[in-house]
Amino acid sequence: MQINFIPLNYDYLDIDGKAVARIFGRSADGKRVCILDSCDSFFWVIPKQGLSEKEIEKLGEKIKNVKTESAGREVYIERVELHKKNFLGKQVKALKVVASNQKDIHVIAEIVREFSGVEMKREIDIPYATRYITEKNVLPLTWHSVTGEVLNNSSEFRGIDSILDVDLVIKAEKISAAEEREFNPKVMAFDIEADELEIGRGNILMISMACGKFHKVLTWKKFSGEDYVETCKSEADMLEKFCEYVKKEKPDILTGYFSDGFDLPYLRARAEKNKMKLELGLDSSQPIFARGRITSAKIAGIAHIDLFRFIETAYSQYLQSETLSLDEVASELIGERKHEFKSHSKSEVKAHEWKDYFAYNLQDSVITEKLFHKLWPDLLEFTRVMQEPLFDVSRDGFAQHVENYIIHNLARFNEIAEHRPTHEQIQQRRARQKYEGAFVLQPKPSLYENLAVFDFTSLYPSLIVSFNLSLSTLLPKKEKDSFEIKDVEFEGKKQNYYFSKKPDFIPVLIGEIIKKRKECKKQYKDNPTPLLKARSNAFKILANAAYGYLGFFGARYYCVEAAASTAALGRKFIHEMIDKTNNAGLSVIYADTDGFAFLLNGKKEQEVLEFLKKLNSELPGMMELELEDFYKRGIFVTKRTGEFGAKKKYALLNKKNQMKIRGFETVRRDWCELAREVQNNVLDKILNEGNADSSLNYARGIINSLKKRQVEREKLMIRTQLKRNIEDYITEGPHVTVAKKMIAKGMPVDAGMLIEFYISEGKKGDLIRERAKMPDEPGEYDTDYYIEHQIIPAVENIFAVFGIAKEDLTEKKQKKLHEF
DNA sequence: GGAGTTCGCATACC
DNA sequence: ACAGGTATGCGAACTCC
Repeated sequence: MQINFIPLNYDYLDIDGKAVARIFGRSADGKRVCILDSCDSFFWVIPKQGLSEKEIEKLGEKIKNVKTESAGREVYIERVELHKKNFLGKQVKALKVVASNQKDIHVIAEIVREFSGVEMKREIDIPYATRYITEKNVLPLTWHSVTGEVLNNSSEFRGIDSILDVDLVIKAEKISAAEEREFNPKVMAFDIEADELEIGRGNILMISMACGKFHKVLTWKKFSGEDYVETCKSEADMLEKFCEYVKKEKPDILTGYFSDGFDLPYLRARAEKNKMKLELGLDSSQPIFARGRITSAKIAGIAHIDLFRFIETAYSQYLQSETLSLDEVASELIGERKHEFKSHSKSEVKAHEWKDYFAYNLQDSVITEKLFHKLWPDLLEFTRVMQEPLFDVSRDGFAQHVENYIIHNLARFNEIAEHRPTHEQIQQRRARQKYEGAFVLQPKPSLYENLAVFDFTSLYPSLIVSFNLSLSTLLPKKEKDSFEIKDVEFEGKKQNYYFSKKPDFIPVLIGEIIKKRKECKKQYKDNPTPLLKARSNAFKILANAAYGYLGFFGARYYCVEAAASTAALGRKFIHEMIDKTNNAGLSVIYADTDGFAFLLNGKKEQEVLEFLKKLNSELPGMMELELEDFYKRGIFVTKRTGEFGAKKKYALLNKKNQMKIRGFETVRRDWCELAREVQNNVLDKILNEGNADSSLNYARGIINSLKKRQVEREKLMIRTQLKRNIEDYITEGPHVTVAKKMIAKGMPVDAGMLIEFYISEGKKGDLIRERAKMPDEPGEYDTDYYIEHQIIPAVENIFAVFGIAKEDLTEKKQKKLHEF
């Protein structure tokens, strides 16, 4: 039989001592399919340098004869092959050791390690799914043609095909790439409501599901009146029905929002309490909770995607939302909000409130499903680019993405993968001193007119490519015809580092990533599809994270020397651009890392563009400078302490009258709304009007209305994130005190929460934290605190640019303008 | 016990 | 612990007299 098939989920089973890969997915005609296949389980042994071919062959023989037992299985070596491979810039002879079983690779490697003549073992830490994908080229979310035998209760696989809830189980004979076509997965979103937030402590009151037209809320509370609500006999019955509906709807993907951390653990806990099983897997298995920094819930055959995890890592940097709550994120991305539901207590929901509660619960699933479809192009393209299973890609961080991309492309370079750092290596790396990073030019505080900003496109990645910076190209000492990176500040002294000019895999791969991104952007211009945008975005993230990866303690290809050299070259190039710009009669007023702002000094925009062309013609390799924008006005202020200009704090106004505000309190979520609003309006007026006249009156008006308590309390709430557990704080700031109060009141408080509070009046000498109150706590806000600690700090430095002092803001009598 | 300084912490920029 | 370093500025905690 031959079918076209798209892989979604990968796992493997141990059948009669052999690993069998299970690839779940859809066929082109919409059937749910499981492909059974296998690939070699192996690792590499790199013999000691200087061993003759004969001695290596002898070592191979010795390895071939390894036999032992593990977990009741016979462990043996299937075969040993000698290959010519590359490893970190060197050609090596390596032994490919094919093991009887994936699970025994570690056991065998431990034995082999002791053999004389063994220099190192590698790739024992490649997961089976990764190995299968690279070996067989069966790429996730990419269409394939599969030829094989349809299994029907086959004894060969101990009948596993008969227990799988799929339309077809195929034992693969041949799998090859097929023509690309559209794929729209069937997605079910779900959400639970419980009467206690602590996992497992309370009851699950209801479970909602949304899957296309299928909308359902399950509950065991007696209720009638809404078609979509189904009343179950008990909590246990509800859990069972949930599994049944998942089975009936046959989704490819089950999605939730924070479902790794809340919904699925809660479901598991309640299932345990009710002494029943949560049989969601296509083999009727329960979700498996993989322990990592954050636990991930995996369901056999169905891709469980926690959208919160994906948004947190891959998407949050592009969002305006100040929290990553479902409500805020959905509102920004799909323009829909959650329903409101506020009950005094979830354990005492009043009779007339249930209807709203069910509607609220359903809406959460409905918007989660919509959010999923909005993010699907990114999930799809990220998966295709990184080549890891969707489940993993949706949870991986930047470093993992980079590493996955590298590992899935090593075969082209005939390269053996470096191992993950050991615990000791990680500790050492973490303990190292910081190296010197980017250059930031201190601006002179002032209001400027007619500016432009130039930026390097992908500065760091293009430096890594242009100067071949990586672990495998780093030279122990100077060689002729190598790249010399001078004066790299690291460990307290200036050092020189040398990198080979022979291109090797990491810089080559990063070069490809930059090129591919450019191609995507170009294609997108002609044909703006969400998929092209998402693909371009995947390459952008890879390029941006590549530099951070070099200096990341958990990286296989960790290389501080390369990271520090990248930053040093970045400094060199931005300095060169600044000098050339100043020498051309333009005045650079500010710079940060890879871009700088300068005054036109009467020059025409056309002249500036020509100057840009000239700069570009003088840049080496793939380095490129571009115009970010022209600006009518820009303001730079002093630091709160001292006379010097503050870095990373400025506001610009372009020709379309759009403001670009960086670093100011306006863009910081830990300042109250009033302070942010006032500062934003002051900046707006100043940039548009070119002077501070009207904004001064405006600011004074606000201070006066605050004095008269005409400002509603809501605008004075300060929000600060609780970044850790209460007991881990050394010093107790106001938000920690408020969090303690909340705990005392029995409110749910977790690390990661935004704590909201206001500052109330108090006795003289009271600490601020002693006056911090929860939003609904009775009290009067302290007008002095808000004037002196919120409003004035937000605008003082801006007015200082115009010679207006703090006293001029608070004086009761307004001065006439000419007095300034 | 008050003034000045350092430190811890949150958040931003690139 | 889960990409890097650079930077501001608050409020608490410390130092010093």
